[in-house]
Amino acid sequence: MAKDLTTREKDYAQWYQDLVTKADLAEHSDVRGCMVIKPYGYAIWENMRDVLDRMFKATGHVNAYFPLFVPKSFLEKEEGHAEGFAKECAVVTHYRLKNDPDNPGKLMVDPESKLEEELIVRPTSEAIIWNTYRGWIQSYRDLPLLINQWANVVRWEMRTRLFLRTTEFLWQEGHTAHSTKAEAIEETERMLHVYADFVENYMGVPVIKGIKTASERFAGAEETYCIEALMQDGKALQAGTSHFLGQNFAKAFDVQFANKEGKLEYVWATSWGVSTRLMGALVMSHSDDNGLVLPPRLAPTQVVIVPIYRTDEERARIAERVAEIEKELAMRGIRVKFDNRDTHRPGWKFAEYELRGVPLRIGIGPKDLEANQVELARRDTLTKGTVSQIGLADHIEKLLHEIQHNLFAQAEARRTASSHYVNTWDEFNAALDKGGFVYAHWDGTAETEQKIKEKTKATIRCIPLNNPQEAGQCILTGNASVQRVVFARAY
RNA sequence: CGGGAUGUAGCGAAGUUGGUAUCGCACCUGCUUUGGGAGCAGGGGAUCGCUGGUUCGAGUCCAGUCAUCCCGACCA
Repeated sequence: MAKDLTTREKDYAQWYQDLVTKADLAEHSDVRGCMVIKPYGYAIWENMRDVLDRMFKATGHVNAYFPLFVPKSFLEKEEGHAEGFAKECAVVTHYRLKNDPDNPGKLMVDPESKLEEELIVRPTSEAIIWNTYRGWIQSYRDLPLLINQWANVVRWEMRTRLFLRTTEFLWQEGHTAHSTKAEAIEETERMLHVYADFVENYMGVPVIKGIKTASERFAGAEETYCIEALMQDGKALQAGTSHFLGQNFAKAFDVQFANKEGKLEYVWATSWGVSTRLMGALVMSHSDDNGLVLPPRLAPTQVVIVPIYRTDEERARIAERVAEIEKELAMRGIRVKFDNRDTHRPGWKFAEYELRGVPLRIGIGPKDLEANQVELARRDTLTKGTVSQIGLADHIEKLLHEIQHNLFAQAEARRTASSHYVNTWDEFNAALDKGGFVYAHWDGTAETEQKIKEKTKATIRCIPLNNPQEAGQCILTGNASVQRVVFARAY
């Protein structure tokens, strides 16, 4: 076990906190509920962002940037939207400070600088964007409008946790406008599949694709699609959402277009987003009591090379050989780092890179130079052995693929083992206590959903897409049901 | 916002009936080390969250205040 790292078994929440800070991903700032994302954590986020950005562009989207501030009157235009976010908004009321005459050296808000209309720090950007779109859309020829924004948003949450829920967080939000309902729904679903593709194939985290129940829906949406992942402690995490907004925002902001017949119609909308919360999902899906375990496709460093030497002469000889290995790996696009620092000993470096989740580690010393071999250690399985320097780059390339697949396979196996199909209330409670996804019948009413939540703290994570239809009885009321839905306790 | 707890060096902690602050990690210097978080020796670093009060004297007692964490309700 890594030094000073709480084990998962002892205290999963503490393990997560320890890991995020000790692996140097992020730390609490001195600002309430806000974190500092440190360079190593930010490097992982940058990799995520870059991959997603390519995927968005490959599906026809372009990036733009909208204001941080939303005038209050914009936010209140879409009623459901306003209600949903009103309780967690940071509000700017003044624009100036001045020296406090009663407290030398202190500043105070200048009461004369009160804003005529308050500005809301965006909790999400539908309002400001749809207000802008009114000026951009006149004709069916202006559609579809496929725009994404990388931004920070603020939601004044009561309680925060690094990456999973912070007052300010980074995300992307796509906001698209379409001429037909069918096309907007198609877009909503397309982006859900993009998210699922990313989370499964890059992060190595299996997800359930589904739709939210009415009570879990995004404020202002007609339908919310989501991907749901399962963490190692058996709790679910919503990893991304894609919303079909209908004509709600077009009507609220009066965005109409002339169709081919010259008649005015309201525009159809979607919005979709993933956030730095994905960092939390990444950590909680694969990591162990020795530290972080990163999937090769997102790891800032995929292979680290640690030299082992006694003399300067040995160190120089190793560096010479390592330069060749580095070159061969770099030619294959593998992100490699040679840690030739003389300020830390090899054992220290081994532990450090393990904690940081670097997928592969090469150890190379005098006896390896002699035998034309290296020591190769895998982070995911914690196994190591000696391999020949001949064909090393090929071997490593294959291993990185294997590790990527292995992480997904392990996560999927865990999820399968933690997926329970139950038919009675007792079975339902027993399954929830074991943790995981619980597939159970529900009578389809919000009242029942609410009662189950109050009794068990479990929520309906989603109704899976292409959900098998099957007659059954609601676990709480016994009323007729046509399908199972996915329950879980969630983050 | 309700319930509970905690603020002492960069981090984690100790500090007795009130007497001017201690330990571990980290940091700096030197030597020996280097194939799983090195050893020894020496060294630097704290107006004890903040404000006020009691006292000859406050980390310690009292009052106020701010902040953070945990458990709830809310949530990407």
